[in-house]
Amino acid sequence: MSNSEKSTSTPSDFIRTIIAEDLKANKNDGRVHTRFPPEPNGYLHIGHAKSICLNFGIAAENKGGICNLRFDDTNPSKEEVEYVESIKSDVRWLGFDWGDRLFYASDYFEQFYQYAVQLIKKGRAYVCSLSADKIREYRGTLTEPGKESPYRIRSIEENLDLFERMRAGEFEDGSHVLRAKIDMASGNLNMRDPVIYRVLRAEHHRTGNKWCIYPMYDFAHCISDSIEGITHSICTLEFEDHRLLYDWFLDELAVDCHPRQIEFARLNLSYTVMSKRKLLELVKEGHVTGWDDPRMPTLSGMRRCGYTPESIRNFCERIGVAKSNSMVDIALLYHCIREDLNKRAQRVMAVLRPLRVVIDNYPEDQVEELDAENNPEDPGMGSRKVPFSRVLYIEQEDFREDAPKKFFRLAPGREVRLKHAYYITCVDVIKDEQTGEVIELHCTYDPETRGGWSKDGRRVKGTLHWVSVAHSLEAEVRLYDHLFVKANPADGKEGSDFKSYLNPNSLETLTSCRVEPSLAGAAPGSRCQFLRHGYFCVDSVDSSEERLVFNRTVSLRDSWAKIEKKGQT
RNA sequence: UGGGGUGUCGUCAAGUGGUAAGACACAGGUUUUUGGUACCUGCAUUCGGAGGUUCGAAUCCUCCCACCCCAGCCA
Repeated sequence: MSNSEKSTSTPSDFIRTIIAEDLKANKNDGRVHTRFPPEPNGYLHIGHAKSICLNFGIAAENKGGICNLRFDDTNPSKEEVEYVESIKSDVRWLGFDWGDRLFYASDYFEQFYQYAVQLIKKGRAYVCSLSADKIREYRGTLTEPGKESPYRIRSIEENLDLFERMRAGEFEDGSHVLRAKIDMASGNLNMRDPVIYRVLRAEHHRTGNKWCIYPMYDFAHCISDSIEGITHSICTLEFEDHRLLYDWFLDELAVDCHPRQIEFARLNLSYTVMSKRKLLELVKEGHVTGWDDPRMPTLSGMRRCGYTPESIRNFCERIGVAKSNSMVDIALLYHCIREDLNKRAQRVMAVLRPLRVVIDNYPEDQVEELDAENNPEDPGMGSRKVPFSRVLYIEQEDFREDAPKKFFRLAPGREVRLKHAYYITCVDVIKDEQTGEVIELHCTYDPETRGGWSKDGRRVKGTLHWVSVAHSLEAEVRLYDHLFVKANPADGKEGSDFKSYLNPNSLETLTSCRVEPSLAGAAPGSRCQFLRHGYFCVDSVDSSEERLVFNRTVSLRDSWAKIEKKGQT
């Protein structure tokens, strides 16, 4: 393999290293089997994408490797079918395929029950009738050991009987729980007789009211992994001290597959939040329009914003996988989507804040169809025709009455190029008598520069985009910015709410934009580059034939803005 | 004197005893009909700190410091 190939292909990280070593040591009969196990209690976000890319990626990189999609649906009070459907479509959209391996922890409820009975019979689990408060009290603290429950000494027969009656629905919610009998003095709180079953009357989105007892995560997860023959159970850092319990259950139970749990650091992205709780709060309180608001870090939001699955996968690959808590700069995400769209997005001209320009020496009724390349990065994308006429719109910010030397755009007496069209020179400025606002420019064009080339070799520094007033289409354009003004909104001052850092300007809606006519009937979700502005996509919810609505995915890099900013300070 | 983890450039992150990869960001420059793209250059004498072992230490040892996670009948 050459160096260049090495740097672009298969990623390497501590998890892949572990798996390669296991393979080398001939563990698991050479199998590599992972799983992505979301709880269907919310929408997937880019943090999940990291996990999806890791689990499905590892499977794909290894010969015969497979990855399951498993819904961890053991808590019916928080889970809904709406979420399972969105999760399935998001994973598919990201570009991954679980084949026929779609599973639900709820499919194993009967098996979990039988394993629990097995534990009771071994004397390793008991029915505890302490209240939730008492259980907490008996658990001890981080620095003091806990106390044993008085119910810990119940006989196996009594436990078996009680547990069966729990399942039969003889007891109230919260009256009894099944607990593993481990060690109330363990320094690891997870080992202080953890609850493994609770009585809970709630309708489950798949099993309905068949059950009134539900297993807890620690009990259900390791068994689910084992049942599915998972070899490497990859999860996030906060489960590190659950690993002891994970292993304890599988060691105590008669199972023939004991997966290895490996933990990695979850993704944090600057200027946004990643916790489901916080995202739900933003949705519920109306700070965003929904889970698919283009400002949300959810996959549905990013999709609506115009992100490509490729760019997100590439991002996930670039951030790497490690164990240190970190905060990735959102600039890397922006780089990934620009890099992708630069190669594939068609260029079009759109004037966001129009300023009328009359070309005095251009014939009144004349219209020319000028050639415009669709993408300078890819000649294969061909070209299109753009109508040019006497009255045009250019961008307001492309004209300045008193322009500094470094301002390469239009100003009184200055000449610029109109992209794909002609050189024009500004000869007059019309202002509103009341406000003094510039409302129209008069220019002359040089007929010898058709297409934007001058025969005499004279050069202009600036090239502007434009549209023909008579031919352009009206459009609404939504400019999005960071949802938060603080890089880490969760890291506020004592007592401050993350929402106090919400960016009041995260959305700017422009309603009188004018776009070139080739955009008529643009398909919802389709992407393009508005020349000199950025990458945009047709909003999949609000855009229609009658009303074009575009979302800005990401702006172009803007070195002029930097120069200007520098000049101000 | 609870347990489990992590500390390498502004941000991620390689590195596993042989003399600090790469990416993003940032700063300069070249090309340019997008102030875009592409390309070039610069950007850690140093790896949380202090000792020690060694010809040689980010990598091994000792001590210290900082930060993260855990006391749901959530996952």
